[in-house]
Amino acid sequence: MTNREIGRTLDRIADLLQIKDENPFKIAAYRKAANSIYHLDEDLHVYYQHDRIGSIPGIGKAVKNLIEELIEKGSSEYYQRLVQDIPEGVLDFLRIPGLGHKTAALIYEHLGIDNLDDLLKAAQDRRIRTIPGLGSKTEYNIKKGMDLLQQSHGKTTLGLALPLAQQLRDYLAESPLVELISLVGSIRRGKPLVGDIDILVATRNGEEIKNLFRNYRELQQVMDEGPDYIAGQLSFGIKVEVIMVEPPHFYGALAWTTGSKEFRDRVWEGIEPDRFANLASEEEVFKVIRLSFIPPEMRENQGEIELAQQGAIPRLVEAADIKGDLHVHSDWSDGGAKIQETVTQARLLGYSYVAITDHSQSLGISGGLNEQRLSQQGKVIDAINQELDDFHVLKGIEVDILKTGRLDFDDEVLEKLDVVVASIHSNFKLDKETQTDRIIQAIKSDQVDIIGHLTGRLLNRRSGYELDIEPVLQAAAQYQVALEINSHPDRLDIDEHISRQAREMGIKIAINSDAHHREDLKLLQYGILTARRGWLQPEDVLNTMDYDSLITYLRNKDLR
DNA sequence: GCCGTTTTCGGCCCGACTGTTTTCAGTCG
Repeated sequence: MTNREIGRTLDRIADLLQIKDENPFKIAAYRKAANSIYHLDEDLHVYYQHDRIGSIPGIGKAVKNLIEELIEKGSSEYYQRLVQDIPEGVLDFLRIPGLGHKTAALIYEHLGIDNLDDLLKAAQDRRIRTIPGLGSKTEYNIKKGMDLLQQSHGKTTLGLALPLAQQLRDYLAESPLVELISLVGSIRRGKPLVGDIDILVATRNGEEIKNLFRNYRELQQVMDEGPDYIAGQLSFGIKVEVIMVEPPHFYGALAWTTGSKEFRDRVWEGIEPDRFANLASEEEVFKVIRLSFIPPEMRENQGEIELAQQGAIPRLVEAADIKGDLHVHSDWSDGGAKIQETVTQARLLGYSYVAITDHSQSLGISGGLNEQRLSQQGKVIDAINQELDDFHVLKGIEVDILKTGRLDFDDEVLEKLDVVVASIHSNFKLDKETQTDRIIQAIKSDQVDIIGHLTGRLLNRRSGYELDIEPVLQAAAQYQVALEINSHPDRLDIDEHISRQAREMGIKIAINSDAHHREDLKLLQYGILTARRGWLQPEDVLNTMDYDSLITYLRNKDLR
């Protein structure tokens, strides 16, 4: 079992306990343990071998035993006992926004429903409102929520799929029979939601590769196979297909299988496949079709083919361009890492600066900082900066945009900070006009440098709030406020479309991790993929600036 | 169920909004 699967089992135990209305602190304990495991930087099996599971914060004797049982047997007796009371299908109810544990329990108890299909039927048949305490709004909410689930049906976030894909690729790559290998399809293009994982292998022995695949530890089942492919399912129900080609055809197939269907249809029309044999790189494939090289993330037929015909493909931003991270939480609010740990990690990533941007006071649950704590934190940051000569910690805040559009701190407080990220964390359901005005007000506030996760969307969970993007972008352009690409793979907000539009309007973009743990700084890779899908170049991105330029930029709003 | 620089037992748990109500329970960040 992977860390992720073990963490998910603990989360599901917490959900089951919550549906059973157990002690909330016990539930919180399971959630905390799950969270610790998600943010571990090493395989739990390694902890197990060294008997160190008990040393993980939030994991005591009971959870330690449970994890050991999961590692040894692949299942847990306690979990099995819980699902005898509450069928696992009831947990799916929780994926509907606004439907929580209490409501799930009510529906199961009164109607005996234990799967989403029957739940939808019951909502359509107006049977939900027969349950005391539930009404027509809940029925409407279920129908709407099911719509959302069905829209993204079968698709997985890149954050879940990419690590699994890379693991499988690396496993196959170890075989001497694999001459060349690459991820292809939507996952190589960096799409935020992917239907499946596609891997292309160059080999002269397809049968052996299939055997290798069948023996993969994380493979749950083989679904389908043919002479030159094999498909199966990994954990979390993620589908995977391994496509095999003879080595001379690898690069032709690589280019063919990477682009979207629309891209393929246009670029490959009427070209004989034989022309791509024996090429030495993907660049050569593009030479054959008389286009300059198009980065995988752009291959969507959205104008890039025309650019390639003119030799005008932009130089997209890449990881090496990034000089720092401008949205990072610490243990001063809801983050798990000390500022010093974040600094160490940021230096490992080759950054020269990082901004500590904890939550502001009104976000109580996240331990938001009041003015006094913020100033204390500033002193700690000063002390850390004293010790560093080639790295800078910026003083920042992720200030809440209140319901009225005002910020959670007065100007005098924000003025003293190096960087101000302003974000919405409450009142998601305001009407479009009010919500739009609210954000524009924050943009105009004179203190804000970056708007964080602009639309509030959570992939596969929640659409963004009602928002009129056009006037927001106009205001951002006019007042020279940057927009964030929040790199968390559940957000990737703003998305590639808004990014591209913003770039065309001259708005700067900050690619931020919004890290809440040390390891989360690495999530920036997903934001970079989104930026590339939005055609962003290094000069469009705020945090490609070196420290001196950045500070000059931040301190002189009128020079922007 | 976890944890301990007041504690090995007794805390841990904020606040706003929404829906279903008629004064409150559930959800969520």
